[in-house]
Amino acid sequence: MKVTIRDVALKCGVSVATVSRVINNSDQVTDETKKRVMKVIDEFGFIPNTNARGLSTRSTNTVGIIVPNVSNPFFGELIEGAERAASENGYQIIILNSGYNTEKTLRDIMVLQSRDVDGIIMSTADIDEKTLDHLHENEIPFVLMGPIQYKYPVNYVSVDNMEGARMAVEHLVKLGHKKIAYCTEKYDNYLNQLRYEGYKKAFDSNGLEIQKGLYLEDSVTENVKNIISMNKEERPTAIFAFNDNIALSHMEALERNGIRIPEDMAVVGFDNIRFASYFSIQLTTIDNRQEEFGKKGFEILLDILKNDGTKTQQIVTKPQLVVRKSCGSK
Amino acid sequence: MKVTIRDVALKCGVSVATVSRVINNSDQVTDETKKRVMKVIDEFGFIPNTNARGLSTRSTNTVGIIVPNVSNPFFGELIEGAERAASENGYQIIILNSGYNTEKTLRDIMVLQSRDVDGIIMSTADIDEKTLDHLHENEIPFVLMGPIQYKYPVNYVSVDNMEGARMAVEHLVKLGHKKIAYCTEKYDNYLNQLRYEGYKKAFDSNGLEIQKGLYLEDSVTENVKNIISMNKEERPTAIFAFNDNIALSHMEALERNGIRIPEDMAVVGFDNIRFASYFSIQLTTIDNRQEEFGKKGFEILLDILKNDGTKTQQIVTKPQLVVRKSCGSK
DNA sequence: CTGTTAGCGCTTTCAG
DNA sequence: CTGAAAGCGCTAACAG
Repeated sequence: MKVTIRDVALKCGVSVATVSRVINNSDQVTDETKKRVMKVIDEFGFIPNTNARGLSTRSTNTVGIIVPNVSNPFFGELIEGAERAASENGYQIIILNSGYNTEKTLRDIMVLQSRDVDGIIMSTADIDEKTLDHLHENEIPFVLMGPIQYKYPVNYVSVDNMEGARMAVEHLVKLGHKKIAYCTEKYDNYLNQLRYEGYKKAFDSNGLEIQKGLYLEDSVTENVKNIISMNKEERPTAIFAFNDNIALSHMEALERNGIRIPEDMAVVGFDNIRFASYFSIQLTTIDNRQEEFGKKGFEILLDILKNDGTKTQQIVTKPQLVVRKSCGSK
Repeated sequence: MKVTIRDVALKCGVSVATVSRVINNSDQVTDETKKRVMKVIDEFGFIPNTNARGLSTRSTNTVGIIVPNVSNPFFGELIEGAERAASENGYQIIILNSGYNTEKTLRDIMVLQSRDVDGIIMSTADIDEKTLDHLHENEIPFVLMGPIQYKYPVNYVSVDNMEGARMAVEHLVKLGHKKIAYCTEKYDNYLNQLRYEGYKKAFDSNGLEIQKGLYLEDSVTENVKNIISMNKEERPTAIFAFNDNIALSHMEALERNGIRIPEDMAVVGFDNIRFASYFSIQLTTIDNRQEEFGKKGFEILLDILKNDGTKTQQIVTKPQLVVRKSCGSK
């Protein structure tokens, strides 16, 4: 049977209160009794029950983290960063997989609430107004990974997406490209909006016009079919992809159709996922360090928790262009 | 303030017991009162507290899952499978990242214990005798993902690693290779042992001798340096890698050194991670479906939980060879 | 069908 | 410095 605080109290001939004090490192216990209690705790292999503890303290030293897809390394890194930071601060994390489903996300939040988590870290990818409202109404401390628009200010950490996209496209322009496609996959969200803004900015600031028909938001297959069907005049010489995953699939499909990268088509992505640096891929991209963001996100949350954080924090980091071979430079 | 079962009881003019019955779907409540209570629950946005519930039922409907590295998609898939199966059965999972550290793994188990999880699913990669003993002594229901040797029988699900390795190497032999290196990275564990056995078996059954100096267990850089330094006589014409990750890094390092794949060197991996199928990689490998295993693992655990599972279950699936281009066949 | 009551394991006043 | 006792939110007999 499981050993409880009462068991060790009995064995030691002290009260449960005293045992509680020693496991909580209270200094109002004689070193002598402390030692005696510790010995029994060890001997019994006693592990204080976090749930019971949480019930009485209303704090579980646990934060929840919700991501759309754990098996996507992009989010894996986010989790890793958050987990490490949490662990270093004596916090544990509960990870939930929302599957890019806003309904599931809301349910996940409730699950987390029902477990008395102290706060929540979540990706912006699967969140909507309703969820935000719920968070707000229930006064749940949370921080978002990614940019967001909401009627109230919200804590978040994110790379400057617009600027990142601008830099990526600017890089292509500097290499002489004028017909640059924007490839995405039905991401009708704020993030896509921001990156598209950056894309446009690069054109504007270089006195260039965006050519018609180069905003491609179909499936990869469709997009590539589309590109191939264009004649030399229309066909883009470069692609800026919404993210690395999309860049990679386009590269794959293009090469299958005999279009060489970077000779026939320059490609730039966004995120700098690990595989982007793989030798036969060498994708030029914008760094978007999720691991660091996970860490930062937890730190903000911790700050809120400790200091009744009234002021919201919004951290936007400067993007970094990582030049590799897929854009043909160097 | 948070709303509790008492709040809704008061509001409804019923006892907490009745509310409890309603949220637990007991059929000993009039439809009428049930409806009335439900309405208030909704109105108040009442979410039953899982921890408190667990405290009194001694069951949290939660299972823990411990993997070495969440940001590795291999484990990500495992988690995904387990999470889905759990979720379908009304269970939640707590994911812990052990970082390939057996000490941390043991601590993680205690964390899970302190949270009253009903059982644990864990990867075999970061587990040792001491941990197994702890699990056993504390009578924690658990199932392992991967093969294991232990003094008592243990629940696990795994692909047949020996047979998988044998098939992989056999495939190379059939393609005419006689000098086949076994590349690994200081994995002095049971898993490596099994796969190495399979490697040997393939040689034996084909009446071939294993050449000396082809068991490479250094870093990738060292291994490749080693290979390059060999003269034509000694140099292997093919590599069987302990897993896909190792296969990929070797491929990368080899190509950097001007050795073409598969022309100059055939490569076969193990695991069939998602990226193995990527067009410019096309790694021949052994399928090792983690997602399915995660699901299966949860099901076994559930069976144990529901049926006081006295008999241990060991599921070993038949491996499948996935032929792509890296071995030069077809 | 419903209410009362005694815990689940732990923390936290309040006394002493 | 230590103990007794109330209570965290919920469930589960036991009565009625």
